[in-house]
Amino acid sequence: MRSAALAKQHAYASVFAALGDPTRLSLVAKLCDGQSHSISRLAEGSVLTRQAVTKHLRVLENAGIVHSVQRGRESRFALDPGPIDDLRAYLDEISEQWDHALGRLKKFAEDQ
Amino acid sequence: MRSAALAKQHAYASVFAALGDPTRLSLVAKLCDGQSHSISRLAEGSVLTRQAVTKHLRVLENAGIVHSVQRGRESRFALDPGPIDDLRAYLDEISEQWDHALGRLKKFAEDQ
DNA sequence: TTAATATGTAACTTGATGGTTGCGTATTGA
DNA sequence: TCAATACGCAACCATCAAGTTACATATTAA
Repeated sequence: MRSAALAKQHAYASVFAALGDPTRLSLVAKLCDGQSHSISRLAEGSVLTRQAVTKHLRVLENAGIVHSVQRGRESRFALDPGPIDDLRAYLDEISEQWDHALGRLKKFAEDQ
Repeated sequence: MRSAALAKQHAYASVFAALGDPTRLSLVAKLCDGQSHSISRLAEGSVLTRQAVTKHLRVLENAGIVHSVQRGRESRFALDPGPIDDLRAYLDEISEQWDHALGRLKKFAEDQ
């Protein structure tokens, strides 16, 4: 495989990994309202401590899925849709390859 | 949040997590040809040992992304596109929510 | 000014992950 | 029959991830 494709896979893998946790998925769901929310706001109602939620937010931030802005004493997080759109495109690519492969296999079988 | 939605999030999270590793992503890419491949075949050319590759395949299998069939002395793995299609739908849902939220925010701003 | 709020930082525990080596077993092909 | 191939299983190790508690700091509001 080309090294560009390898690098892409690493990038995608980190985004997948960031989404691979129920807590973080629910954080993403909460941030889907397009607004920015403080950590306390995002942690309220959770079983976890504020610090644990903060760690999850940092994971999402490192993957580029969210970003934070300081606002007074609170730091507000908001969604960055870019990486998620990239994932959608990547999964579409996989599905496409799969469909084409199945098509070829079907045609091959018919030709026998 | 409803408990059904919670269960969905756990299921999606495990699939995301399974894809959250470069080695496993490249395994998925190899299996996109619609064929089934033996472990040795999938491990050849890899830096990792066969046993390590096997572990990754089991992770993918537990997430429902691949399945294995015994064939003589080899066990062949093939892709199961279902979970990946589910992820696509889930990401589409997120993007849709995001777009709608932005639309509402824009309208709200214009109304001021 | 002072109490309450919001957050950051650090140390620590626990358990999962990713990898290895070593060895045993089944299957295949010459 | 016998060597080569393909695999499974178990033990082991190192590292990372997820969570906690404890405490320090900055901001706000009364």
